[in-house]
Parts: sequence; structure tokens; C-alpha cells
Amino acid sequence: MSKAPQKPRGTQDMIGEAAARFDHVIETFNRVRKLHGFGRVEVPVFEATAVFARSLGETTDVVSKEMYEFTDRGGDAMCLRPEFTAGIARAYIENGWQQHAPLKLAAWGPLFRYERPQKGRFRQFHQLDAEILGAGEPAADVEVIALGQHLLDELGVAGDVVVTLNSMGDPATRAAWSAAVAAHFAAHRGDLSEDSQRRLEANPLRILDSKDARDQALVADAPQIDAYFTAEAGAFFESLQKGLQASGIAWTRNARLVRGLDYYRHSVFEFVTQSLGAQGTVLGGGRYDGLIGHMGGPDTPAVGWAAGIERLAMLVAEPELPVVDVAVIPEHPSVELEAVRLVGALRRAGFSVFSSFKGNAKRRFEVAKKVSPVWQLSVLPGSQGLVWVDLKRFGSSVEIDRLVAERILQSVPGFRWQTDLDPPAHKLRASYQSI
RNA sequence: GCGACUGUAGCUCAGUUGGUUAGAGCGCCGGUUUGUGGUACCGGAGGUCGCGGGUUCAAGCCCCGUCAGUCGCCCCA
Repeated sequence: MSKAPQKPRGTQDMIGEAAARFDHVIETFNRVRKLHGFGRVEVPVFEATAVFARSLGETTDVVSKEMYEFTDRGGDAMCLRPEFTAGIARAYIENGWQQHAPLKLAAWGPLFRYERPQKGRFRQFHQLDAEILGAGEPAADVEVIALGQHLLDELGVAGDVVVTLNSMGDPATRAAWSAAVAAHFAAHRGDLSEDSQRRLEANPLRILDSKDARDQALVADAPQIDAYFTAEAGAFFESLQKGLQASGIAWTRNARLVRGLDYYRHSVFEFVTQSLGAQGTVLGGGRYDGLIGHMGGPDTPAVGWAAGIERLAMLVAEPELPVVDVAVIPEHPSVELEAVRLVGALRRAGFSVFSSFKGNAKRRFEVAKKVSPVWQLSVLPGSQGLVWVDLKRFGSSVEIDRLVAERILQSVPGFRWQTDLDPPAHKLRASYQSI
């Protein structure tokens, strides 16, 4: 037992319902993002460490203590991606994708962060990602948020989720506001929690969403960003709100919503649920106009979000079991190969077919029972090379719709059926010549 | 990185104040039965009680360490 290999901490193995939930989230995302015109983008799972270190900010927790870093065999510093945006930005610059701007892109896949695992938080986790690169208009923010809202609607979880919105303004706004917030908290340094005293040095804005009771009073009368908006920043936020209203998206202003990563400007938003405990943010993002320029590319406005697949998968209703149309059961060893032939033909005709590999008819029936097939096709040997089949409702003797049953058999290519003219009500009996 | 709780068959769990060969249900395998099949019954396999150390005549139960999970902090999707 102790010698058997164990999965790395914070990773998951999934089959059955868990995997089906995961799958459902991704399938829904792919369907919805196509409706919104977001094309697929593929970027590597690992990158040069500098891609993330420079874009996220050296001091952020993600970079300073959560990245899976390694030196490859060529001696280069690499890391597993802790997020999507920086890699997509790198690809945008490297491949000259500005020629396609504005570019609407979607991605999903695994990300890696060395964190303490808990509910909804893993070391290998998975996100959906949507970005619009090369569009500085608030209408782009509206589109990206609308995609998120539509996704949650389609997943049937929107009722659990609140859209919270804030603006961090343009660089001038953010700098002035951030300085005022820092000064405010610095003046009451002694009353802050230990965590927040540390934040005061690293990232003062983060104190605004502290959960510590000691910080709450000070947070309540911290300076609000609205007073620091430049004319442009104020107009941008105004216009964003109007756009959201026109899209029919309900949101709540959270003036204390900030982002940990350095590159955010203007819009920040989070889709939050109460049903997942401490890891309640299900989707989060914002505008990051400064990033691509900062990474050495052309100045390029951009906006996007990422959503946690595991977290969404926990919220969605139990997915329905896949429908199995037919279970094919050979009633005798001599017709096993005929059953194989029928299984293949039925599948090519578009039916979902259950087949088993061994056992007598009773045993195979028992095994098939687990997937609740709609129909049962029993295969029996007849005389003179004839093969008989009985098509009936699985495990039941209810009367069948003979026309439907005949249509099933007729749609299977490569067989010429002879149906019994005087059949019992609960099954269709037919035969064909084996070749 | 910090704190709390948990860890017994494939799964969900029970195991009395430490005391003889560690149990149940489900699942699995085999068989019997039933109105040609979602029934009932019988039997079987499967556990070095997460791992390592300690206390004790005796440890699944107590202590220490370690690994993993859960919840919160932190961080974030």
C-alpha cells in the first residue's frame, strides 16, 4: 500500500460523474464562446519563467511562491503556467497577431500553482479563459462580461452567482487612489491586522478586501476611487455600466473589489457564489491595457477573464447519464461474431450501442443493465445460416411501436431484413442471411 | 506558509473505559430460485486498521513524527 504510487498533492483523478461534470462545463463553454465569436487559442503549458515573472509582477504571491519552476535540460529557466493571460500576450507579440486585432480568443486547460489544497483549490486546476486583444473600448468589456453571464446562464448556475463590478481607473487614477489608500492605512498602521500590515508594504489596495474584523472599520472609511477618477476613467466606467445595462446584465458595485495581479486597468469584475465556501469566486477578470506594452510588444488594450472549471463543475446540477440506445446481446456463442457485426453497423448508423465482451446471455444482460439502454437487441442462431434478432424495450415486455422498431433496423446499412409478419406485441422479430 | 479536524475492505461506514481469530451495507466473483431476464436466497474472495516510531503484558483505540484529505486564514478562478 505504502509502496504504491500516489498522485501528487492537490491533483485529481476523475471518472464517472465527476468527469461528466467537468466535461459538461467545457462543452457548454465551447458552444457559448462560438456563439459570441471567440476563436480557440492554444498556448504552451510551460513557458520561460520570465513570461510570468515580468507580467504578473515579481512581488505577487503567484510569482514569488506559487510557481512550479524548473530548469530544463538545456539550462533554461522554465515554469508551468500559473495562468493564461501572460502566455496569450506573449503569443500575441511573438506572432504579430496585432494584424488580426481586435482578436477574440478563448482557451481552456490546466494551470499550476503550488498552493495549500482545499475545496475548489488545487495545484493542478483548470480554467476557461476569454480575452479580447486590441480593443480599448468599453464595449469590449461589455462583450467579455456578457460571454461570462451567458455561460453561467447556460450552465444553469446564474441564480447562485452575483456579478460584482468595480473600476481601478487609468494609471493616473490608480496611482492617486492607491497612494491615498496607502496613506489612510499607514496612518492607522497599529490598528491593522498582521496580514494587512504586511499588505501595506506589498499591495495596499489588497487591504480593502481583507476579511479580518480588525480591518473592517478602517476599510469602511478608506478613500473611494470615485473621487480620484480622471475625466477619461470616469467616462469609461460610465460607459461600461450603460453597456451592461443594455445587455441586460445585472451587477452590483463593489467599490472594494481589486485584483492581485499588477496589470489591471479600468474594469475589474468577479462572479461570486456563496455556495462554495471560501473559494467563492467562480469567474474573474478585467482590463489589462498595460500588459502587452509592458512585455515589450506594441501598446495594446485588452480585456478578459478566467473561470475555474472545478468550481463551476461543483455548482452545476448532476449531469444526466448518457443515453444508450441499444444493448446488443448474443444469446448463443455461435452468434458472437454476428453480434460484433451488428454493433459496428448500428454505431455507424448513429446509434449509441452497448456491447460486452464475455459471458452468457444472462450475464451480458446484467452488465448492460447498468447503462440503462432503451432497446435490447438479442441475437439468435437460426437454421441454414439465418440469424434472428429480437428487438424489444430493454428488460421489459411492454408493447413496442413496431414502426419505430422497424425504422431502427432499416437504418442499419449492409443488412437485408426479413421481419416476422405475425409478431408478438412486445418485440420485433427479424432475420437476415449471415455472410 | 499558519490553525483546526479527519484517515478501518473497491465504496460508505460501525468498532464500547486499550484485552482473545477486525464487522455491516453496497459492489465484485460463484451458485440456487423466479413468470426469458431490473426478483429472492446461499456461498466466496477481499483489510499488515494511511505510513513510521514510541508507551504497555496487550494498541484500530494513547503519545510523537510523517503523508494525504477536509474546513478556515492567506492567495486566487
